[in-house]
Amino acid sequence: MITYSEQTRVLVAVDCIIFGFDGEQLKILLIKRGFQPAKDQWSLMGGFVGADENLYGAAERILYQLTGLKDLYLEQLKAYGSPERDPIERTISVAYFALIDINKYKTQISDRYHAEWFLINDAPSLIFDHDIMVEEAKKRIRYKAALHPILFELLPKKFTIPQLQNLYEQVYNTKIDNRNFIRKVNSTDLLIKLSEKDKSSSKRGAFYYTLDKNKYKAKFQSFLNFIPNPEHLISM
Amino acid sequence: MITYSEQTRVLVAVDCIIFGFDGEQLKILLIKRGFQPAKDQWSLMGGFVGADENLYGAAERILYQLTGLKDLYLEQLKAYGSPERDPIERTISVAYFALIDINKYKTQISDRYHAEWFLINDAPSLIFDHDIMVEEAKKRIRYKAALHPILFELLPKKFTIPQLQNLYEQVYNTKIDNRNFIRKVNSTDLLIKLSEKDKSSSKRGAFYYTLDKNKYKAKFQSFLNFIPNPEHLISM
DNA sequence: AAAAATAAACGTTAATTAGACGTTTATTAT
DNA sequence: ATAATAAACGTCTAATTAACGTTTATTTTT
Repeated sequence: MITYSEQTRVLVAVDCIIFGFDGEQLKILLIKRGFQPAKDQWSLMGGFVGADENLYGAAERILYQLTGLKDLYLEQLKAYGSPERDPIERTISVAYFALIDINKYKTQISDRYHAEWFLINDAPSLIFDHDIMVEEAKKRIRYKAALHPILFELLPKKFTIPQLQNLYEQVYNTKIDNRNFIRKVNSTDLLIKLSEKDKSSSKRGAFYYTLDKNKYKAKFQSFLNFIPNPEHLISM
Repeated sequence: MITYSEQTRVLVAVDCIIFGFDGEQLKILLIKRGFQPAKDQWSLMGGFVGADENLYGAAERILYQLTGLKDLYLEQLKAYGSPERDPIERTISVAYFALIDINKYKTQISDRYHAEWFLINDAPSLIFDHDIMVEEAKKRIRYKAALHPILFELLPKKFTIPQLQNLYEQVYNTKIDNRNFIRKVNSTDLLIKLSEKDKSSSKRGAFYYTLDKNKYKAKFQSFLNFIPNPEHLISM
């Protein structure tokens, strides 16, 4: 019988970088740890991979435990495995990032985790290498969103073009020309215009739109261009 | 003292998808396993992560053990963690892909590994989930090479534009218009023209070029466009 | 020694796209 | 009524792209 008897086994965890948008601000969901190690410090939501779980499944479970939500946009970012990253015991962490519409999120699913949304530019510093994970996740999202329509995953069912533009402006930390932006968005043909208007943020009101799910899926891999010169904006 | 006593530990390995180019053909380096499990079958080169190694370091070591080469282009692809992926015992594998100039490679560094280069489209099927890793690595390279000059990592110090074009044609499995290709390559300003010509593949001969390392590093993150409509070619 | 063959390298053009910027419109507040 | 304002639509120029044509350097053939 063959075994790998010589080898050391290590812990494997999944950590989730959870981005959310409430229609106005881009945020990240962090937990104040009610447990050891690093009790009372802020960290990403995470957990060990169960014996019968694959990595994606573990990420889904962890996300569900915190948010009560399923079928979220969830993508593997990277595996982190520096030997000293967890001071208690060597742990490999596979980081996933998730994009969610904050309105779908109901607060305080479990009181094992005290979770809080933070503005993306005003979050506390985190344990272990979690700050690095967040930075790399931000870069990944900026990179990917420059080419593919992932940011729609952050928006509610119906949303306005100014809201969408605001989201892009926050992700890239830049001002976008609204006349060109509207034109580009419309030219993708991904949106369906509704008759209803959102009057909350202007006198004239802005029409609501909804994502055409089929076209979204079909065109997801195509290269978009909502952001001029994205390469200059990705790594900031 | 805090411990993670409840948790199961698992094996963590690194597997390398090694792409090479000999000036004419795009290849992948595989090993015929001289050891258990799956002895005598083809697989990617891999190994367990050592107690004091980080993941990237383990990948470098594994690559060095097989090829004798250091400082190669090496990038994490993804972590694979399906519970049944290794039938002997649960093992998380972190896959890395490497790009190397085959001319640098000296055969048979160690006889623990019988390694062989295979044409990218004519490789044997591999153990475990290694075929999936190779497919995903190919996609990743097609995606990345459409935007960034990574394919230069596969070329020798001096190379001709027809060679470069041939490499792109193999990666994307498509014919490229040579007049547009030359112009695009020149417009990047990444290459330095040498006075010497390669006469081996045409009567007229093609000038050798060499990569301007500084410009390469500086412009690596910019978006290139050597390939028209890459999105149609990435996932084939 | 001239002619043919051929890949390499350079050039042209038309269509499309991108980005800068101007104008109109619907609505509310004054 | 008028002013104010964000939303939405429009225009123009420059840059980029891709399709396609031409010349050139060299070797092989005659």
